[in-house]
Amino acid sequence: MPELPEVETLRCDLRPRFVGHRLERAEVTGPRTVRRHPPELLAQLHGDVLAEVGRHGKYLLFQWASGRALVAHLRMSGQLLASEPGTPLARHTHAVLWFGGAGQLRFVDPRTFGELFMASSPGPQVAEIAHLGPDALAAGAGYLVAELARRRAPLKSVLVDQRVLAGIGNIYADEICFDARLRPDRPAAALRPVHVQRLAASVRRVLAAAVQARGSTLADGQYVDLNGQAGRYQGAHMVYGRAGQPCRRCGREVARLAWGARQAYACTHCQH
DNA sequence: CGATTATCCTGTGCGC
DNA sequence: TGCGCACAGGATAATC
Repeated sequence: MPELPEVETLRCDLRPRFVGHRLERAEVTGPRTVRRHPPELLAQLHGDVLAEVGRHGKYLLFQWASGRALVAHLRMSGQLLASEPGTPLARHTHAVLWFGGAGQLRFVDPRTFGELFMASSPGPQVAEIAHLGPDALAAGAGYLVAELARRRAPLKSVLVDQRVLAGIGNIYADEICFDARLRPDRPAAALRPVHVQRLAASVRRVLAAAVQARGSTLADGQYVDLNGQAGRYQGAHMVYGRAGQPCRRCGREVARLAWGARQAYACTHCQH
């Protein structure tokens, strides 16, 4: 469940550890993890130096000195862990990048929804993720007003649509709606511009606070940072996963709303 | 075109 | 104690 704050935390951990170091070997053992192309393609990176680690939404972009780009997405259960060579491989380790002088970067993913792939063309613009909307931390309020106005879907469904904003998932959509005091099941187009302004402020405020706290680690412990450490933002959750518990603002019970196959945690007293 | 649904997958936690 | 099952949900293809 890594969303923007968790992926950004990883990016900030990855840069000082691996940028400037040479990839000695890329070893792929999980056939599903590199599935967009033959896994052997990763051998193109042998001898390349990592130049920068970027991020767009929930995608991590490893940019190399040659201009090549390696893209990573953790989906639900993926982890990127820094390890010393020789330490035992965790169960469900599907790929290992060996860096000279910086140890290993390991991709661990029990449910194998996550993936690694080489961008089809060099440079920072990756065609495979060109369909994504602007990064949720970079989008302006004006853009949101225009996008929401033409969507009849419920607000939360639009927030988690990566073509609209890249980076928001289940947890932060609920937290953002609470912060903006808007019901997640409201049709997006029914929001007035003043509400969307408030929403845009909440997108930034919630995501920035979550980045500060190094992301959310739920009880399942699936998300951890590059060094295996948990985040702290779960302690600040106002509604996510808190159905039946008192709202931290008004004291009434947090509800679990449902529409179609979607659901959301919300306080129906604070959110309208 | 926009919105909704099924699919992928494994670990966990619940009820019986 | 153990078994079966619902659930977790990001992205994408298929369908309405």
